[in-house]
Amino acid sequence: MLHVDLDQFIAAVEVLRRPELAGKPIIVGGRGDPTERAVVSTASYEARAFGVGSGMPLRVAARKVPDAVILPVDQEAYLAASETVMATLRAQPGATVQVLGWDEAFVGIETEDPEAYARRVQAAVLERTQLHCSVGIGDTLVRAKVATGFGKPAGVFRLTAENWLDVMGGRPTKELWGIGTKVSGRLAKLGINTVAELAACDPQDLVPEFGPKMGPWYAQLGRGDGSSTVDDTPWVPHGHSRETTFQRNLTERAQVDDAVRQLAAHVLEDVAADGRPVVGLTLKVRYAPFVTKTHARKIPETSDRTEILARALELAASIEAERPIRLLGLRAEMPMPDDARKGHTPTRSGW
DNA sequence: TCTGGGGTCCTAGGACCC
DNA sequence: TCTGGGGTCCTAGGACCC
Repeated sequence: MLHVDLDQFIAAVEVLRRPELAGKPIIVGGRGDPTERAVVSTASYEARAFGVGSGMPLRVAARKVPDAVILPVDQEAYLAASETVMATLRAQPGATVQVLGWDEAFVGIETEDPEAYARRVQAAVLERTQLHCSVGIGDTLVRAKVATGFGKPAGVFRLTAENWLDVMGGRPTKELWGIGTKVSGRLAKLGINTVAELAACDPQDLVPEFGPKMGPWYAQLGRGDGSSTVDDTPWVPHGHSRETTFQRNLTERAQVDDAVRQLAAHVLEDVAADGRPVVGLTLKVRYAPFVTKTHARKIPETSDRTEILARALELAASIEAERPIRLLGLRAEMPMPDDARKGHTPTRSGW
């Protein structure tokens, strides 16, 4: 299968409507104001050369790149561009498309010459959208996904059981999709630092540290093994959430209740659009300087706005009033069919 | 340097039941 | 007086991804 990933997607969409920005260091984040609390969504390659990356505080990024063009996030524009890209992928002969995000998808195909097919996909996307993408070819989803990184920008790369260890074996485990800083650190304590070491370990040896599912799962990841099925069943969200970071911390109970009412209003809009009832609520609180706590409640199934708001305010009552708060989030959970959460293996982002 | 906003899934531990 | 063994459900929290 193929994994298709648009190159510097958000920055590229911005350049399309403002061609004079081509070749400049572009940083997209927050409301485009580097004096506000916000982080970088995407930086163009020119800005990345200064050491700017997504997730970095906007203030820091602006300091690193004095000449940067800093733009606000415009989700609607990216979603529209994304939909055109995905429609183009679905129009390819024999393609099964599994969308992973705004700017990436798996494409399942049967072909004798995947490189040629990948080049045709790139040409089709470029023609329809003027956007460049990189393509990974793999015999599993994991290998295809990892391969794309070696194809950037605008290239094609193939990873299979054949060359997986040659290419990935010597690299740190953190470069695998699904292993981050924490897990790579815990693996290192077990003497596992590279992908080859992870691939060679006995999956059962990881169970005491990571549990019965994640332990064997990480071992499999090291080998690049796993599913090779591209699943195009439409995605059904488990819930809807909204969160806000306050430019100034909240310190009064009344401010907190107000903020929860506003969040609830947004979430209720999402819920109304979704059409399903609500069966649970989660309130997320980030206290200053940086401690996050969550409060979750199952609630009797309801679509009644007043009822949901009342439950949200009940949850808000459990917030520690004396600590300054910098972020609040509210999430509504929807009922899921039973088979959606019974006995399946880890499927982050639908692997 | 000081950390967004939207998601997914797994695990631990307590409550409760037989 | 001390306390099994199995199960389910719920809440909180951790980790990861785009």
